[in-house]
Amino acid sequence: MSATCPLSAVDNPLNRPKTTPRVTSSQVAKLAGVSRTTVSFVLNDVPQMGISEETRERVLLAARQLGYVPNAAARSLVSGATRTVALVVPHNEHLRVDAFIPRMLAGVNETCHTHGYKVLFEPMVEAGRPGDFLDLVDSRRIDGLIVLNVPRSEDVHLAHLAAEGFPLVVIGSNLDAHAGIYSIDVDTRDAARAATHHLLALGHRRVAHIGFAPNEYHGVSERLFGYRDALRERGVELDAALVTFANFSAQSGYDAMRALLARDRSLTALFAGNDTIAFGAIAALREAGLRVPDDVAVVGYDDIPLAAYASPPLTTIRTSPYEQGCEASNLLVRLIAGERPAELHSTSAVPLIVRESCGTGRFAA
Amino acid sequence: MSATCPLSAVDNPLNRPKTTPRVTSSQVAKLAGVSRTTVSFVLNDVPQMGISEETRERVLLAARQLGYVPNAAARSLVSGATRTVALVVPHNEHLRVDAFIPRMLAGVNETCHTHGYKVLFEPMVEAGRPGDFLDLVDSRRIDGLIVLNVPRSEDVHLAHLAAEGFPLVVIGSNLDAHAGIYSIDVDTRDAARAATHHLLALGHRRVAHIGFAPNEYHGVSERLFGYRDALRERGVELDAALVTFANFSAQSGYDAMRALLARDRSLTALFAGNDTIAFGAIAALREAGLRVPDDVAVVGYDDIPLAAYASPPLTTIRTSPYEQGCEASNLLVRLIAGERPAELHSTSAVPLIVRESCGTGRFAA
DNA sequence: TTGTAGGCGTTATCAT
DNA sequence: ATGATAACGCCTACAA
Repeated sequence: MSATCPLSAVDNPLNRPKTTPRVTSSQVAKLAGVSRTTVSFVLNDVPQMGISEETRERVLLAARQLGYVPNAAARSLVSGATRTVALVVPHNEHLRVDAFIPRMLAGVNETCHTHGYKVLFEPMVEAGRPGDFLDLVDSRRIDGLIVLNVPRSEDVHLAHLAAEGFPLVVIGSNLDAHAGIYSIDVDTRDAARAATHHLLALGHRRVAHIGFAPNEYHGVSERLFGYRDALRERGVELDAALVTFANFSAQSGYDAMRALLARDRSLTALFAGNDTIAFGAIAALREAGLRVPDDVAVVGYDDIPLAAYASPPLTTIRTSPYEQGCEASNLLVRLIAGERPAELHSTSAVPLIVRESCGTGRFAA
Repeated sequence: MSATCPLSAVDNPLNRPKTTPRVTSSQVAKLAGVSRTTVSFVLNDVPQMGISEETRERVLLAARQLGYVPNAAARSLVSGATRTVALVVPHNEHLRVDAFIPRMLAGVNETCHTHGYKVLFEPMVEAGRPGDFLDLVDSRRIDGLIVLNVPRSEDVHLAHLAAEGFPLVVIGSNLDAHAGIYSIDVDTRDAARAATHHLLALGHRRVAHIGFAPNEYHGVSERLFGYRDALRERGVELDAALVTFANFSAQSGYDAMRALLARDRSLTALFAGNDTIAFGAIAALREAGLRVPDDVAVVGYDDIPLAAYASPPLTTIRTSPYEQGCEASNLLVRLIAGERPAELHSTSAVPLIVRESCGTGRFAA
């Protein structure tokens, strides 16, 4: 009631003041001179119920006059649906430092909203309790779930959900082991291979790689596999001193690059695990007196909106997270509607976008 | 039921298959051999109700065995609270192209979750209907609202909400006209003034400005005011040919810079409305054969995570959206709890972070 | 064509 | 200390 409220009261929902009363369907019924049933029928457009056009109009008018909006809780209590979905991501922090998740969220949000779904944005490890997001489904707060980059530890929970038939779409994880989980993915390994080959074809032999996160992440290990594939295919020996791991942010990319440089100044190219890290790495290179692309060629990953506007413009892999988010959402909406498409997994190829950060080749290695 | 479902069924919530049944409090009561009332008491830790320790244990055990989670809809139907808040932003697209909103969302999300609130991310103009987000409060889907960069057209709705006592916090808008709206803000005008002064002090006289959005945005006009303040204070005449407006993205900044250059090549400095636009502008400058900072000095706005890693590192205003999001959320949680702090408006100063994009001065204008 | 009544899963007010 | 019982607001057979 006042600023002197004890702070302990803040988180107790029972302490909240009675909110402004809202209009209920009974009031609409009364004003229109009909029963609640009739109100429900016309407002929900129930067909074949034989509501006279005149009654219809009267109800609609009454509802409009009163500014009636159905109570969502009541509605979902009886219908079992909430018209809400959740996008679960590994960690809230990623939203802050990298551009991948925001773009994916934008796609999910856009698509879900056009289908009438609200979206809840859920970090997976907020208070540290794993599987916490399951409460959302257990408490029936959501009709469906999109999960990005599942850590291995959550696999079993998701498999369980999917087995129950709960609408679930997973993005960017390899869950083949657990059949029955719908997934949207990108051929990461092949893209990483292409990125590395691009560097190799330009004449580079000392090609470094910075993982965008710890190697436990599926996307990180896949990139590493692709990197190795390319090296092997070109007969270039893998040098462990040339690979290291960062942690999403530009700062971590900067640090990783410095570590790499301290270890081995012979590198002439870098395949960065994501563009943000590439930015950090390029800053470290510049600081070390190395020019991009003249001294070191760099290819990134993701094609974030700023990649094309970097100095030099960044050659990178275009992962289109927005589109992935849209695709996942469209699939989710169908699952919620009860469809069960035959195709469980969708994997798309992602193109290499060549700009200027790799220069035109080095033939004097 | 199958992939052959007509697509028209997709968006009809009534078509959804019965979901997996969840356990209810009755089942817990039966297993524990008590009434639903008792279950409710122990699960909600209602004090002074005199539940024996033994009964308590039994109920808790039963609940755990059954994996009982209270139904959120039922709970909010009776309690009136949803433990959900919404963050409303002007347009979904902004999430995609600029780094400000994601960081703010991260702050809101972090803080709200620690207080037990889920957060709904709502674009304001999704399907084009203005004031759409009001349905969230009318249908009682949320307990509180944070609104970023309100367009003027929505002012009246928000004032109405606030007058009703609905928990509402506004960020980045000047709503003084409507007393009673809690707001978190930053001294944009003064920051813009400082940014421009920085350039002026370095000896620049032909200082351009690119608004980050159309001038209807509060933040855009405030920056423009600050820019003019500085010019006036230094006795530099405002040249309309040196100011233009972009639209959040780097691409729009690039386009704006090209337009500026086409109009007037005498400019030697740029104050960009946000960092993303600064990136685009710098790319355009480089493409035009102009070097930063040697030929043109640039100062940005926001201090996005990549600003420090740009080439050259960007001098900018640090707006700390994450922290703003946290602050707004903390305030909102208090409002939901019924507190009404005396302080309606909070305005903080935002510092200029000097890096290398302005060089060390130009004394031969 | 419209009204009655029961139920969705909780919480909360009573008695006991 | 516990258990009926009545809301909460809506949907939907079924009856009229």
